[in-house]
Amino acid sequence: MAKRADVARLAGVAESTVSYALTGARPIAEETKARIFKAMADLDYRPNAMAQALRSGNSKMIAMLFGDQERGISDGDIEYVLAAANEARSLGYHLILWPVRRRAIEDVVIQADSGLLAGAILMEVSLDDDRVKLLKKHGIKFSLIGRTRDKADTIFADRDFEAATRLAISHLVNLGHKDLVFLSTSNANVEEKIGATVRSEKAAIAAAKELGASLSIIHSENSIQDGLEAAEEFLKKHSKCTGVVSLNAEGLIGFGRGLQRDGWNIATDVSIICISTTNAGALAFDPPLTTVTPPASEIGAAAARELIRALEGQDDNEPQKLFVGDLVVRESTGPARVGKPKR
Amino acid sequence: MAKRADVARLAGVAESTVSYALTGARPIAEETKARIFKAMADLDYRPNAMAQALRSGNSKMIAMLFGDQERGISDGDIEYVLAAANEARSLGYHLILWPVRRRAIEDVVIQADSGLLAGAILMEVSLDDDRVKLLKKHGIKFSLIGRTRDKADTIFADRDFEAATRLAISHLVNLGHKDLVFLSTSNANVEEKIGATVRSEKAAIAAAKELGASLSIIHSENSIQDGLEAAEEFLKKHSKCTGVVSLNAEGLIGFGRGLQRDGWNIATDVSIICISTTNAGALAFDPPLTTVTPPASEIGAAAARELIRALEGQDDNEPQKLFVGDLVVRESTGPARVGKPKR
DNA sequence: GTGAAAGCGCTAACAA
DNA sequence: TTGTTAGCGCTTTCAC
Repeated sequence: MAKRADVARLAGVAESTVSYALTGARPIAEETKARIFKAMADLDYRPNAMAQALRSGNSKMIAMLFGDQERGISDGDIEYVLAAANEARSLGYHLILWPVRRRAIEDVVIQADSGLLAGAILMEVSLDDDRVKLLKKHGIKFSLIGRTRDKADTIFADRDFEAATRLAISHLVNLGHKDLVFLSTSNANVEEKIGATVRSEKAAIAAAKELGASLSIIHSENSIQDGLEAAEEFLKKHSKCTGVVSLNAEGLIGFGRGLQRDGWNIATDVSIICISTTNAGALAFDPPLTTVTPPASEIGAAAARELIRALEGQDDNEPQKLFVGDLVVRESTGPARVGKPKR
Repeated sequence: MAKRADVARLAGVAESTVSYALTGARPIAEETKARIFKAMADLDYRPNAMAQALRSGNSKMIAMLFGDQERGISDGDIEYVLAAANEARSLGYHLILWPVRRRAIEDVVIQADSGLLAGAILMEVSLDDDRVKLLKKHGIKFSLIGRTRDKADTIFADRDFEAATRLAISHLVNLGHKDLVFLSTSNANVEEKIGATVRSEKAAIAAAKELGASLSIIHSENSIQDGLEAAEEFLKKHSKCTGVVSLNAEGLIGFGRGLQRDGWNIATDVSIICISTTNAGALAFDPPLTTVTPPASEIGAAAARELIRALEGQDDNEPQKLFVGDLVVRESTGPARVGKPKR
């Protein structure tokens, strides 16, 4: 592989002149520049990335810290990751996929100190995430997909759960629903609680109140089996409800199945809207789910973009950004039933 | 950040001695070694990865070339990727996630020439994949998840589709099924045909013949809607069949739904087994699907491991490896019905 | 407008 | 058993 010196020799200039021609950091005579680029083309020259990284102290590598089945891997996760990878690449950076258990973050610190990593993106952030504290302490630049309770000096891209939840609830209320259930995720592990749960629940309560609907919350782990159990709870205690908003995508599969097995017709007996499933997931549901779709690609891209901007010291940035997602009406919601479910 | 020279100074030795203490490439007096490690600990020293990469000519970076929604992103894909990332990390390498359209592979060649990439892993390999030819031509080391028709000098980890398909068919035959349908993926684009389709179809035909069952093939795009259409085709032309083997995970969702809407009971009227869905996907099906589960983690890990072995010039390797996957009997298969479906 | 040279941090050939 | 030194390929200060 040709190097700078080869190009310089062939073009009859100094090595540094080649560098300057490339960066444009100082004026070069047009004629010289042409000779240099000709030489580069002839030699099929590629700047050596590792030499640049060493010299500049910037590896242009970003670690995407991918939490290790704490909540299980959701099929939507890949969307965040791919979007971040794409955005990074289009800005000249590279995304290293880094599966890491919550407690194994020290590794990342070590690799950052070794100059391998320019920064990191964290997923599945809990409200008081120890990892965030650790990264801050070590001066490692990072951005979050999600956000912590304390937002000071933090770069993040997250869902606007308040707005998304309100959007879902008002969709149901507009259809005449007055008695609602919010199917939430588990609240077993309060310490590690993911912001999504806390924020959505609060927003659901507030929106229902404001819009004049009643709202009960059912907690369920993010699994089909637990969703089936949630359905039992619904049938026992909440069967006068006509509308369900779900934050729990996996659980909702079981939940819907539980109601259907009891003879309920989704849409006519009960309307269901989900704020946390992918479009593919919505279509796999029967009937196709009305959703407020998480804008995963936008969020992933923003997390990468804003981190990189910070790394490059740019200031035209918007380091804290929220995304709502669009209401997509499919077939699982309809006018509130009057009276008892047909079954 | 402390560097080699700092450690050397503190330990009172030459810089190279520190290097040798670290690599063990030459004997160092115990006492000297102790002093060196003490100094490293005191300084919280981390070797600089970029300097090592420049010096050694090995970036220890592997690109995972993630095909860009040609077939759509399947929720199983992340499993391959995570497993490869994990394996790479445990061998001291890093996996760069590289979303890339089939035609944009030239980028990868450029980045490999620039010393950024030590190698690459390709997914979604077609039987005569141009990308493979390009990488070979440029002398870029790679491994495949999947395999090309011409296997010479190629590192790959792939599914043993022949064995997996046979396993599925013999499961049905053992349950008394004689009339089978194979739900395949689309064969629209013959040029770019993915090995999975070709190999599974052939194997299905062979296994059915050998085991004394009849077998028809239904082609369908990998989507719910197309699966529904496949169900119509089944109801029209193949309704005497009692068993279905599917290579088409997404299509199967629609297919099953189509049969159920027509009143068929899965398991008693028709047995269904899928050889290409994740366990999560199998459980999301109603009833839970019997599967021959793709061993995605093993395949992803093997692809990374064997590539790295080749990069390091090791010879205790097994560069071409096939994985079958286990038969997991759930609730979608049962004894062949006698006579017409109950409905 | 251009060139010379030092140095990023590490490694390995050579020397002792 | 240990030290000296050149150099991986690039950037940037200093000099003209």
